[in-house]
Amino acid sequence: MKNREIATIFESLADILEIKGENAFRVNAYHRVSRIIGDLPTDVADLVESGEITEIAGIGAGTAGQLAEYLETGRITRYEEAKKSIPKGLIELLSVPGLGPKTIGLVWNDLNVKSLAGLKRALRGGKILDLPGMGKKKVENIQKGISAYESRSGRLTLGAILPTAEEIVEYLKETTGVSDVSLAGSTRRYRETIGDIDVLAFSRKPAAVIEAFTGMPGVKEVLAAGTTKASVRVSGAMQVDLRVVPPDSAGAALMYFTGSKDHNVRLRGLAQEKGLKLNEYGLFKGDRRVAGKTEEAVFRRLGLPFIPPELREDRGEVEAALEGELPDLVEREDIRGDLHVHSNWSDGYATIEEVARAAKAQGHQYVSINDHTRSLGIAHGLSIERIEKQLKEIAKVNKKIKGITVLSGTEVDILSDGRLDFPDKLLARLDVVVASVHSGFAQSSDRITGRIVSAMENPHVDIIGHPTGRLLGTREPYAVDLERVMEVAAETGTALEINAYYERLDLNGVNVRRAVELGATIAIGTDSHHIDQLWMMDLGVHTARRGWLTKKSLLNTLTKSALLKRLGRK
DNA sequence: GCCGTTTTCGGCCCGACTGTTTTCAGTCG
Repeated sequence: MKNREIATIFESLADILEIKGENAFRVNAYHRVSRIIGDLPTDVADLVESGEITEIAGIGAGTAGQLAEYLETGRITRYEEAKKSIPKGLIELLSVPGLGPKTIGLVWNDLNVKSLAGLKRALRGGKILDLPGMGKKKVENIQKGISAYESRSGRLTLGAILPTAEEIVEYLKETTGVSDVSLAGSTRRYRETIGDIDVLAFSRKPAAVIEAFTGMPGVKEVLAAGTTKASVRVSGAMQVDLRVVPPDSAGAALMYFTGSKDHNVRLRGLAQEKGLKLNEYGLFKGDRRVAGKTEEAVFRRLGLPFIPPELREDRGEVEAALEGELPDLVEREDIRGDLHVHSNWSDGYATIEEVARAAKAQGHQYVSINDHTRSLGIAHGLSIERIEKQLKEIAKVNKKIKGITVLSGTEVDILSDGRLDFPDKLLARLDVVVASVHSGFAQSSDRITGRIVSAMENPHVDIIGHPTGRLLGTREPYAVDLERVMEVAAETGTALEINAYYERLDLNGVNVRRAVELGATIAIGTDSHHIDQLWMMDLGVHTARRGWLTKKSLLNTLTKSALLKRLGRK
């Protein structure tokens, strides 16, 4: 599947055209094309071949032609020509905070700057000060931007920053004159990675809030501070943006600040069609505000039901809302158990009894123990003898602790030749069999897909664990043909996992949605190795919601007896 | 470049902050 590589090409093309000062709307159109193709769960080649590609809003005849050219020849003439017209090193400069296409174009044309190194030389030489519109402060800002760019860690995982984000919210709530504080941006949409933390405060005394915010403990640098918004950098190079609006505008501001940007553009377009104007202060007809206090009111006035934040990615949610076809999303309260937890019998830290008590505290009715199997020596994988002992221990814990059931399970290794690490006879006796790939990551797509498919064809395998194997920011997915896996999952009645561990979130939302479209069922497991990780069920549920998941497609919403019946039926 | 029960041409979301400007351009989200 070439979706990612094609998306990258259109992104570069947009960047090049932007630096060259092309029409901003055309640049935007290319950015949009890049995002759409990067998000596609299906192979773009199939859509081009069938001609369906132009049915997607934002992709027209021009793009379709370029896609066809790429699939046929491996190149896009428009891109090749654009690439030749500009030094390669300039594109990187767009990632320097504070440096935009206009400035880059200026230093390129007037000072012959061709790269980051060239820009640094120009800064040292002082020549840059002679450029029009360039002053001492601007030069300083560019220098700061370069340092920030060179030291930045990129996007961080949602699970890693949520605790910090929630601390900041709690801190600001204590400020006098603040009626409420909310997280916004990609954090509120529960994107798996976060570029910066967006915080929204409601107050009629913004100055006091800005002051409290910029003076917060942990603030390393104040990037900007105005009368209603401010940006700071906290430890770990993480940027936090605060916006303060009056309580009357809370709903409109939440919408504006939650995004996504593309979703907002759609809503504003919709407002425009109705002769209205939408901004962060409200929905306006002329100078009169017709909605703004709550998100529900703004949506209603636009003729829409409430769209949950997880759906606000411009992936068809506005259209679905207009048609009255938004899904009834699964909620945390619908979850009755965790279907993938490790104990200290393999590489976890808690005893089975501790897991049971902690899972009960999470409100679960059942929790499944899925330790590793013998071939995974590094994780103390269980031998057949040890899992026999573990089954006895689980029975003992179930007798001892009331109000929760510990299900017996395993995370059985899918060996590099496709066999499973435990014999069928043993698997048949376990309640919840998760099968996962932990080796042979570099295998060809055919081989690795074949392994997973043969695991799904085993009647005792209930769930495929972390189906793509990706680790956010550190490991790319293996070359699995997900579409095929989803189809076989549907055929065989094998569930696909949302591994809710914060560095995995695998499947992600886009893939969950596609899997369910193809008829597959989903199971959420936290893959906890410590009882302090069981909370990540929240991340799993929000990921499910990002995948438009309803209650009926999720195993974890079944009662214990319904679950066991369902798993036994395969 | 995309799009159209107001349009196949002429639109395309909107505002805050900063710095270099005497009224605005660039950047960002």
